[in-house]
Amino acid sequence: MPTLQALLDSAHQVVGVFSQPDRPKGRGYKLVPPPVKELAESRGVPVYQPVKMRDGTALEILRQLQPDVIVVAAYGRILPKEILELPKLGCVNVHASLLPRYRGAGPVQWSIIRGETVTGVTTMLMGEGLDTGDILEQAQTAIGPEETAGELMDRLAQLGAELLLHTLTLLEEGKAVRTVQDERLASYAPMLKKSDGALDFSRPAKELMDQIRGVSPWPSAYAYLDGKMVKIHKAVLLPDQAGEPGVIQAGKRLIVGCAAGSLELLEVQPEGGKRMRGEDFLRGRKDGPGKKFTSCPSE
RNA sequence: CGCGGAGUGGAGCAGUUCGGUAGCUCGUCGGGCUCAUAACCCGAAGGUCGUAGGUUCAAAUCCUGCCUCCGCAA
Repeated sequence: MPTLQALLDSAHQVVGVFSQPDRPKGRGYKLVPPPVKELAESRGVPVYQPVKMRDGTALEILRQLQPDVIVVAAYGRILPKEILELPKLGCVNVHASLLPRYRGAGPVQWSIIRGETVTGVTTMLMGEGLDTGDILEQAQTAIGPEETAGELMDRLAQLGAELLLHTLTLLEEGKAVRTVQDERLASYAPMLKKSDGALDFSRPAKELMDQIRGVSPWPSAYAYLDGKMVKIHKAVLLPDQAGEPGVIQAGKRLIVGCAAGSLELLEVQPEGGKRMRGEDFLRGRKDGPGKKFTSCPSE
């Protein structure tokens, strides 16, 4: 989104936008157009939403558009070789990690889950593999100790958009420098699954904290209490407070023991309910303290 | 018509099965205790029980429509 916004606001001419097809979303399967489509249309840029990239129609459209360069950001599709070779300046991709680390669809989330303190964005020329192309430029940024994947993603999108404009300028002027990725440093960050949000309180508090931040706002961290799911949106680390793993400690605040230290759950969401503060969650449940959070509903 | 949960003073909940005086833990306000306090004690205010109908002597509770919020799934 910010990438497209930045391109539209820049001196570059956007001749066409490709987007994922409208998808059924939310309760009741309503068909919702991607936000990118709406933005592009509001600026009068033609939007194409091919179901398949390989059946030739996409290639035909691109031939007619004759782009100097193709920019890909968070598209989630593999482009066939013919398309990659079509524009004279190549296909540029913006990726939200410091490549070659964290290749794949979930770089921001996994950077946080793994406890990284620094990340960044990379612009690259797209090659055949997944995020394996030659690096053009990179920009770094620190990850805040409380920052969630959603927040970091917003920042990196902004950063990536700025970097992209700079990279495009270099390409136009022929000053771009290509750097081959060092395969020995490569790592892979797949898209998160629902189950990546499951909390195991027998693990160290610090790691759980990183996990909670990394899976926020999607798929969101969760655990089970009395067989019902409770989402954990926000927590704070209490490194010096010991407690039995998963057990709610006595007191007004919602504090749960972990392997090393404890976590205070600040913002939770019971099944069928709204988000609420941890204290409020406890208030309506007099028998709360002493109960145990588990990682599956039947324990 | 994809499946399911939930709407009760300002917050979180109980009460609904089996209709019969609106309850709990907090918060707020007032007073007290204390060197002092987010601690403790006493007291008070604050609710069309989401909404519109229906059944009934009597509905938060049973029946029907509607609104709103949320989870799953995608």
